[in-house]
Amino acid sequence: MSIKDVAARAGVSWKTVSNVVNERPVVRPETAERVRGAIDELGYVPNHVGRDLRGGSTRTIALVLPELANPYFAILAERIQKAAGERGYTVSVELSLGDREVERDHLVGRTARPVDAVILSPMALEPSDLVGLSAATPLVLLGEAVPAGENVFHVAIDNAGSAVDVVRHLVDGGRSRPLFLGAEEGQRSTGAERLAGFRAACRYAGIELDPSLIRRADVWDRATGRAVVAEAIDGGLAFDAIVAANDLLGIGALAALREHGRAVPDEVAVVGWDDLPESAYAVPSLSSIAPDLEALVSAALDAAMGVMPTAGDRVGVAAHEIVVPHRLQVRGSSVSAGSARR
Amino acid sequence: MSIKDVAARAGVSWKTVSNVVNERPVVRPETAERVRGAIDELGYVPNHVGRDLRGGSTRTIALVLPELANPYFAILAERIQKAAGERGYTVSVELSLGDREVERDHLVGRTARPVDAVILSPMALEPSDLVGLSAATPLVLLGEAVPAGENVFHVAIDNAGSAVDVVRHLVDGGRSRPLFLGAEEGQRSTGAERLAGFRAACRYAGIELDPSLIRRADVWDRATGRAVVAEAIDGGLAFDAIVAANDLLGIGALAALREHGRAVPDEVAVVGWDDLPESAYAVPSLSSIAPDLEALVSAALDAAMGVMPTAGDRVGVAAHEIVVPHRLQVRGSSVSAGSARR
DNA sequence: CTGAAAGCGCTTACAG
DNA sequence: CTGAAAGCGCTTACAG
Repeated sequence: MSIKDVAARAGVSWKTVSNVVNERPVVRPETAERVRGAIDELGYVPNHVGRDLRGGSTRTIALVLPELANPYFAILAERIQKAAGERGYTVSVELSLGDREVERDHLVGRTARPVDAVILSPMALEPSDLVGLSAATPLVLLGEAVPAGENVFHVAIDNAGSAVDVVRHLVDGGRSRPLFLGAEEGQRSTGAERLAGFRAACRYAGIELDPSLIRRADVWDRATGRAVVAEAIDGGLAFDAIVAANDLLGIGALAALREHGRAVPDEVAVVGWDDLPESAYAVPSLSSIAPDLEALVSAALDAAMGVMPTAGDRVGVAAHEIVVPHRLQVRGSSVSAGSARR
Repeated sequence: MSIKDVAARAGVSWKTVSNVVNERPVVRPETAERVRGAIDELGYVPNHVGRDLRGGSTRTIALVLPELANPYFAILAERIQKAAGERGYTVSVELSLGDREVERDHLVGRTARPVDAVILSPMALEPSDLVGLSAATPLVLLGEAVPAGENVFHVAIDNAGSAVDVVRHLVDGGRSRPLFLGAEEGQRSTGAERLAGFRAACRYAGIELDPSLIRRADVWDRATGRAVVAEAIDGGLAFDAIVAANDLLGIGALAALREHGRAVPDEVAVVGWDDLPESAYAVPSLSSIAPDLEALVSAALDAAMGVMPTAGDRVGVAAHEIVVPHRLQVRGSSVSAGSARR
């Protein structure tokens, strides 16, 4: 079942079928109609492999994510795939599983099948992998800031700024000893930026940060959040709030606090990032920084498809930095039921 | 950068490069070594599009799922992708978003790019879509049973049997008015099979089932679970247990019970299916039927790759039915803290 | 507006 | 063991 069968059926050359399929306005309407009829009758679907091999646009975008077990990535994948589909694009979801080599291969387009663009959420990349990077095909980095070059974009919320919002909310609620859960080394990783905003806001608020209040988390999942907080409590550390670098860590923190008899939010407030659906069902429900996913998805796709994003973009020296809005979704984990506070 | 560049570099014909890449044992070891050297130096990655077009194996499997927002599917996708990668296969994750047409296209291979096999978790398929189905390429149906034909496989847990396990557990705990949440019409859908097992076990236990205890859920998510249970409570319905057709519904049920002041598990026990990671963090933690995901993944891949699954398979009249083990993970939502009952 | 030719990168027979 | 040819389905120039 190929373009030739359709051509034979419609009584035209296969080139004409190609023109109809690609909606090129060079075919006489009645001919086009006849061709479309033949396509329907035969149930013909154009074989993209032919196009792909020929070169030119594949209408496919690779989406490279560390994992899908974190619902944030799963939901992101679903929304990007849906939005891309509406624009006539196919998304190929690739899992890096935190393998630097895999991420690097996608970064430089060393892959077995061609794509028009790559949207990559880095996890294991080293800064050196990004130095002097300039892509033949659009490359959109999510989450990690990058001193990027030609054709390289960066789409994310203002991580440091959102951390400031979290600290302000906690300070407004009377908290004075916040623990940061999910600290990361490095300059530009998500964890490092959230921590930097946290530190700055604490300093502004006159909070002195005991180094033991800054805790790393090897993996940003529920079990690690629970273990790190349990360890902090068992170690006798005093704190009245937890700023968790993502909601999964925050949900783990809630479990540890519950198991150790610490009342949330009365004794300890908890706030996370991502605003996962399950966070609204946590007990107590988890306050969280909610990225504007719709804006994030459309900015990433605009950049990937070569449409310069207009609203809210900030073009840096060499890189295209797109900052997506966020808001703090306040829930029961950071505000007492009786309180009427924002 | 193509096979020809590598051939030139290594001083052999490109056919020889192809033989090395495909590990055909017809190349002299020293020649192969030289070719591999050239491949590394040039950073050559074989272009799969050439292979795909040529016909023969693509080493790619399409995984068609309704969505990724349900963590069960997200985790399944991740595990299938990981396991397939270890076997040298690529997985292409496609979202049907509950669109019958999309599911049907994949069912009959009417897609833009060829794959070696399709693993499909149906959501919107009608029974008539499956009648007389026989696939040119292996087709693995997950979740829905199917009266299938040549090259069509079915991999799932024993849905009815697992529902019996749930009811037995509840009856052992002294429950006598269980509500079923997530009832479905039809003969062979997941919801229908779980409901059938539920009904049978209740009858065996001498429990009379008021029809109002059988509740539908249009979508199997948290919000719907919450809404349906809230409605049941508001309607004055009496029940002492909820059998939720999946964990998301169960988590929604827990929220509704909490909001209505019903103690879990003392007044109402709750059990779900899927054993999501978040279920262990629910409050109280949610009891659930845990499918053996490792067995499910490897059975699905075996079938997709044309390896006849051996362990635990049951070959039906025309169809290949593979039944995967499950177990009931008992947690706080169905057993009082003090109780030592299984 | 339509037709005939060339070529994308690869693999599969077929010769040597 | 290695080489030269054909062809997978499509699109891109190039003629008519």
